[in-house]
Amino acid sequence: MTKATYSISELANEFGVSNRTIRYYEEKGLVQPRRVGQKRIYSAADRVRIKLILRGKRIGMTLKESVEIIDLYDPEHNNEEQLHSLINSVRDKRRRLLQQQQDINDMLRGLDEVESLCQQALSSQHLSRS
DNA sequence: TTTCTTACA
DNA sequence: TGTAAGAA
Repeated sequence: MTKATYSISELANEFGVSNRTIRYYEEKGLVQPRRVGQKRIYSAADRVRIKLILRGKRIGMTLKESVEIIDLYDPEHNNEEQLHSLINSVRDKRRRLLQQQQDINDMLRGLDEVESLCQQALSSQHLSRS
């Protein structure tokens, strides 16, 4: 049931971004949809790339960082040497993401603390008022 | 109607 | 990124 191709508007609507944004990503070389005349025709693979780009953006990655991750997916490199460096890249990226995850959890705990203190403050105010 | 390019805010 | 203009 997965569609084979998409128009720029279909993808823009699906991901909640403008057509302009998708064309911009192409300008940056993040996607290369095939053309039929001037019309851009996006493949399922293009759709996935855009999805990953947007996901990266959501967690604060720059377009460049997203490209790095996306490039890890396609086996463009095949000799043993490149595969080794690819593995290292993957591991390195994993470390950074885990670090981010750690930092996010820590910040979340901090927020819990602040909220808790606020709740306590409100409670005592209500008590002294009544 | 939809998409394209280009250019400017 | 949004938006506008003119073309296809």
